[in-house]
Amino acid sequence: MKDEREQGKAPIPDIVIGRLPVYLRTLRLLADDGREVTSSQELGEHLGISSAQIRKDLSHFGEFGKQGTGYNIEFLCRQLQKILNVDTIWPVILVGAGSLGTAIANYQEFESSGFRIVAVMDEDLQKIGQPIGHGLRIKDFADLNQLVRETRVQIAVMAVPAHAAQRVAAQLIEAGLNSILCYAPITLAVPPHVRVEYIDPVVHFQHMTYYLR
Amino acid sequence: MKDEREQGKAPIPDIVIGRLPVYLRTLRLLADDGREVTSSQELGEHLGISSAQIRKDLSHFGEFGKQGTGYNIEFLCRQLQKILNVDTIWPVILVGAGSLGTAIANYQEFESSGFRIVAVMDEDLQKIGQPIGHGLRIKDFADLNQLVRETRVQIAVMAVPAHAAQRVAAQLIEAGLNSILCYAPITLAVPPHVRVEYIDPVVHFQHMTYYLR
DNA sequence: TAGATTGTTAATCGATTAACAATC
DNA sequence: TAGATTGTTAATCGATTAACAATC
Repeated sequence: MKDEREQGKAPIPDIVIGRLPVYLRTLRLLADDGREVTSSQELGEHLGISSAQIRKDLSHFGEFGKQGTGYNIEFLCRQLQKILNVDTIWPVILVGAGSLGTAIANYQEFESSGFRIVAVMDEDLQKIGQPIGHGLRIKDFADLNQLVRETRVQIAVMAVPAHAAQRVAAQLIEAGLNSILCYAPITLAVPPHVRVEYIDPVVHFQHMTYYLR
Repeated sequence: MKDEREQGKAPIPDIVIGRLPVYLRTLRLLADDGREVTSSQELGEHLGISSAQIRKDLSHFGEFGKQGTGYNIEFLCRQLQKILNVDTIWPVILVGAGSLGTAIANYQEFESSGFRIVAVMDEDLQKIGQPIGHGLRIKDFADLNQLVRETRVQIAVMAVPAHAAQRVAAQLIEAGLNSILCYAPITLAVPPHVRVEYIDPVVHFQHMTYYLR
């Protein structure tokens, strides 16, 4: 079965979904190396997890391997891309054109991974109109609604200061977005239909220092 | 008991440790709002998790609340800072002075959270000597060993291209570092005594698109 | 005191792993 | 065929939650 959601079955655990992008990333590196097949054992060693977990995770979605030989890397990549819905390019808007926003706008990996930053927005009138990223110009965040209507974008990245983040998120959601990647160090209050993921380097640092002396 | 590790008890689950920085971040926002006490219920609502989980997590480390009233915010912040070892400032070195490295060097939140970027290093001779961040100049990554000896730094942030990441990590570990925050989209192979955390926006995006149509 | 909330226990729930028949 | 590796089952392991006595 390809997708249990369509059959009234138990949903696939979110923790499993969260590992698939890492599998995909690893498989693409192997493919870049010229490799054609791999095994759950090899993948597990690369990633520091058990081969059983990889096989179990994949088994939620179908049968992608061959007993005795393993997985065809190109094939499994394509399957994972389909499962994750990254076999098309998703438009993304970036809010915040400071130092971090500029770095995100310049980041090369999005396009090959299923994402394209179609607009960078900011509230600072000094910044509006300035070039940023690959052939973009910073737009006025006040024009958000129009942009969402034109591009049908569902995903935003927020690279704004913590004090502005909740307000910006509310405006994004009001405009119709449902997926937010938030770099501001704050937990956003959002309605249930909106998914937020967070990136906060301090959280990672503080996690690491627990184990340091 | 303050720290079960010192008593031969079962170690505290890593997943619990991972939540503490988020609790701390939230408490500090409440403190900034002028709030003096909070409850596990209020915290849980802020974070979208159960109050029972918060109480259970904290109970691994001691008793920090008062029945009937809840938690003194300032007190709990200080306790969490002690538990996470961020009641002092940790030196951090940043490797990679590209667009992302520059954004990280400029980031304001580190200092107030227990971290100070003491050096930014790169291999690009064009960049070495250029100013970056708050009063720093880009140093030659070839001088890594000397820098580690001088600063006794244990933590590095890697903002280097994926193709350089494994080699850079190996050099950092060889120089004596044991904690790495890796922004490159690759899983690093490291010895068991080294802890690596990863930040990859693509992984978050692809996780979100699974739920989109 | 009455109301609120903690810290903790035990039950529930869910995720990981070990093992192995199937089969390439 | 013999060796390797899958997909799956059942057991184990661990995390979360509900409930409540303790007590502020």
